[in-house]
Amino acid sequence: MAENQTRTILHVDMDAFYASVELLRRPDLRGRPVVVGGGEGRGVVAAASYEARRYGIRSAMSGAEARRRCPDLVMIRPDHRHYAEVSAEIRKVFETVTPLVEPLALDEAFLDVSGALSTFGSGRSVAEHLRRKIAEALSLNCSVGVASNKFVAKLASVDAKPVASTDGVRSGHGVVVVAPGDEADYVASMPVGRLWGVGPRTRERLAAIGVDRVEDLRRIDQRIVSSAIGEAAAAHLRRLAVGRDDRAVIPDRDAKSIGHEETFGVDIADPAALEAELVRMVDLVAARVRRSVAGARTWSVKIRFDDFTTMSRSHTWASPIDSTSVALGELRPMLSAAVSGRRVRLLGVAASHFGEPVEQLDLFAAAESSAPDRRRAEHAVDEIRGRFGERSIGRASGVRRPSGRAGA
DNA sequence: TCTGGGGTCCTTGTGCGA
DNA sequence: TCTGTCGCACAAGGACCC
Repeated sequence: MAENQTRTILHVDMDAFYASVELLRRPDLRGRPVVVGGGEGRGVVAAASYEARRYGIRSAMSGAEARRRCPDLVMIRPDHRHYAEVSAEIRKVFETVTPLVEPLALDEAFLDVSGALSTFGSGRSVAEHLRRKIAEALSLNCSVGVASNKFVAKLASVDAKPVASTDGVRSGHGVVVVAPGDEADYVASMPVGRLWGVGPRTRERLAAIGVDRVEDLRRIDQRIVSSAIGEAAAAHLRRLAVGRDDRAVIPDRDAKSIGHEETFGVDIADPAALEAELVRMVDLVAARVRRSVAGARTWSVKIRFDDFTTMSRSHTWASPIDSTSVALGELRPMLSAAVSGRRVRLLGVAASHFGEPVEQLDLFAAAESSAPDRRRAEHAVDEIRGRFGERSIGRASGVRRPSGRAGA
């Protein structure tokens, strides 16, 4: 297909995915307000069924607030492994239509179906076919946006969704198509908050310069927008404001970072306890790095204090590393210097800038074992975890008394 | 006892070598 | 030799997405 020819992009978004998957396992809960997550401690809602949304419950709302709004709410502990399995089944259905599938999350994906039009006739036909197939195979509903680019297809899928209000749940269109050439008109009257990349902060800054709707964004002097939100963001919004988006659908995009973070059920002030958590998390991330990307040059630690201020510290090696003890050698002193006695609410570890590790000189572990010995030991631990589960084995220094972590 | 977790991308400031 | 500047990499923080 020629470079400038119009493409047909689908954005498929599963309706209340986690909650719907759980309702398949628990049909007795059908018709009741159900959320996934938010269950204990400091957890928030990961997904809400449409019945729960009638009470104004939304994802990212704290569990306590959700319970306040609906005392009869059923809260289910998330089971991401299961959702990933269902998501893989959905992807198989997508791939019966096109190999150009770019997953955005477990519950949504972009599909470039330009090559399938000769078989199906139109983007709408492809969308309706997929909705039918997913419903037949998995008993799940989805909403689909069809357009000439990703951004407009995504907006259209939102407009295709069911709507929940206190009066009840109104079923959605299922499929919304924006014809080529209609993109600019389609987005014109929308609030700027619907543009990709405009969150609460940017919306506030745009409101301060008199921009509330997309059409305002078109009219205003672009230098004013640039000074309010920065050059790159302004250029990005300028394109979106006329419904333009040149990004291609890219299947199997490589991950750029691997991380793990946890909010503790109770803030931690004890340095030894905090260090034990660091060891456990670095161990966990390093194992994932070894499994999926070989090594990472940059390792960072993220700390959120009890007053919700957040700090990060990182170190970049000249070549990628994959060893827990080498990473800990840098991150441990960084953490203790950064915390210096304050109460910590959340701790996170992330690795990025991936590549193949070279043999590492491990000064910190030198006293106990040589670098090749240590690497063999770490790979052996990975193997045991692969067979018996993540919690089957760990470092003695990563063990501390039960912490009562925040529920998801 | 309001505010998760896993990510990506951008901005700003700084240090360094050419 | 000194100074300015440019490009690049890195560090830290912030905003955003689902």
